[in-house]
Amino acid sequence: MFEKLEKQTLSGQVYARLERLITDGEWGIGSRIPREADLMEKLGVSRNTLREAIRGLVQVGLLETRQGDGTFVTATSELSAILHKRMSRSSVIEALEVQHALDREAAALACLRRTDEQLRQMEQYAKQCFETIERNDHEAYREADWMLHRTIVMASHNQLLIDLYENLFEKLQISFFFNRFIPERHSEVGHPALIAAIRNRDAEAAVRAVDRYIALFKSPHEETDGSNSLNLSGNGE
Amino acid sequence: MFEKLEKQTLSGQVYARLERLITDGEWGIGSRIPREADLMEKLGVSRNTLREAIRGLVQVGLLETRQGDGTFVTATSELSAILHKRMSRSSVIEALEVQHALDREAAALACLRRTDEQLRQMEQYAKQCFETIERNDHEAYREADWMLHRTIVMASHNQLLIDLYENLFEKLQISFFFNRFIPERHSEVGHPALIAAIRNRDAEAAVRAVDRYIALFKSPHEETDGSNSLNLSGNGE
DNA sequence: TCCTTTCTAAAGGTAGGATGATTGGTTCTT
DNA sequence: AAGAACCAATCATCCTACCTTTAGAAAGGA
Repeated sequence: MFEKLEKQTLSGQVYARLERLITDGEWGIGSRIPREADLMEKLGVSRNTLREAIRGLVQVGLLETRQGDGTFVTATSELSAILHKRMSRSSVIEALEVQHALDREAAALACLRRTDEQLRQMEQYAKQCFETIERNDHEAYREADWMLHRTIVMASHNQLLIDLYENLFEKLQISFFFNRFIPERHSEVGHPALIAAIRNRDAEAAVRAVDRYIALFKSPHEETDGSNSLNLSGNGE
Repeated sequence: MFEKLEKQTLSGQVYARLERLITDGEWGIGSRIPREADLMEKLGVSRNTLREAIRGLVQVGLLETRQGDGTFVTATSELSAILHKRMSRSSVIEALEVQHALDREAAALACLRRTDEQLRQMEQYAKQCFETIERNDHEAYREADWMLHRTIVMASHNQLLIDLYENLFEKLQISFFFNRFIPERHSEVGHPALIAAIRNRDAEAAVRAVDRYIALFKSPHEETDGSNSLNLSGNGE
């Protein structure tokens, strides 16, 4: 049949083009994009057209404009921006429960689909977790723990799950359990069992391990239901 | 300390105001919003300011402009629009796995937090499912089945989970298993066990029921991994 | 030298008008 | 009744002008 030949507005094309520059990483997070006049010239469009495109990117959450200063990149994908915005209205317990849901499915799927290389990575991150505890380096522990989770989710080979997981919990991880969690118990109980299950491709055991794992996190967060929202890392204001 | 006194750009204020009109339902989905000239006058802003706000709503996915015709409402929330856009790039199997994850957690949480009223609703929808099978009315079956799922998710009393679930799978449900699924087995095996578990507040049994439930759906969808995307119902073109 | 104040250039914000392009409906013709 | 031509409504683009805010430089005082 015939092509669809989408007719797109000029500002829409500019939007798409700028978006690609951001998602492809040409304009990194935090960087200031060229001033309006330069972009006008480079793209060959008028100021209004350009501004409409930029306004779209601002509302989607990829850019932030500061009058008198410039326009800055604040996120690399629409999904990230929107989910982050939504997460900031959630309570800790809500986020934990959703993370639990995804962790569990990811662990089960990882049993089916993991590669040996991914298993190797998991073992490495688990080892790092253990080591950072000995050093009592909470910062490094959280980083290693996050990477371990991330690897398991990646091993699910479900891109939708991966996108949701990373965009929902990436920024969360930074401030989540800060000074609230003693990882000693957890790392000894949770990680080895989980990894062993994934190694043996035993989905049931993996799910059980995740259940125990999350239960430990949940316990210190009482059900203050809704009122305590997450306080993600400051939005630069 | 002093208040933050958010300084917001004019077009940002207009954006927020129009967004409220949409999310509050004053402008229903599919309806045409007033023309630019009228909005300019009503809001007391210039054309550029108004257009930048509208462009933002377009990019977020709440509006759609058609030159020579007008501007129309296409969605009621940012989350809905973005997640729908993301879902359209997913395969059926990916979506099912994520739904499984959320279904399972929702069922477990529903055991803890359901109200009696919610349990009553579940039983009613389950009954409807059964009846629609007898009538061989697939359309009505899918509707009742969706409402049952939805009620269970609502009973989790986790607003983040609810938002994600509804926005990810609402539109999906319409065209999901169309002509692909024979609900006989499923309704007899899955629903009663699940509801009984929720009634008895037995989280483990509920999770097992969901596992069986989803397994039935998954079986006809082979792992054609990625290539077959979802084909959500047409975007009104 | 160091801190505070003041000034200025640069950047984005708002405004209004002019013109083009597209669409849907109406009217006219055959 | 069917098709073609027309017309009005609406959004798309571009232009120029001026305002507001900011960061940083410059000047001044301790």
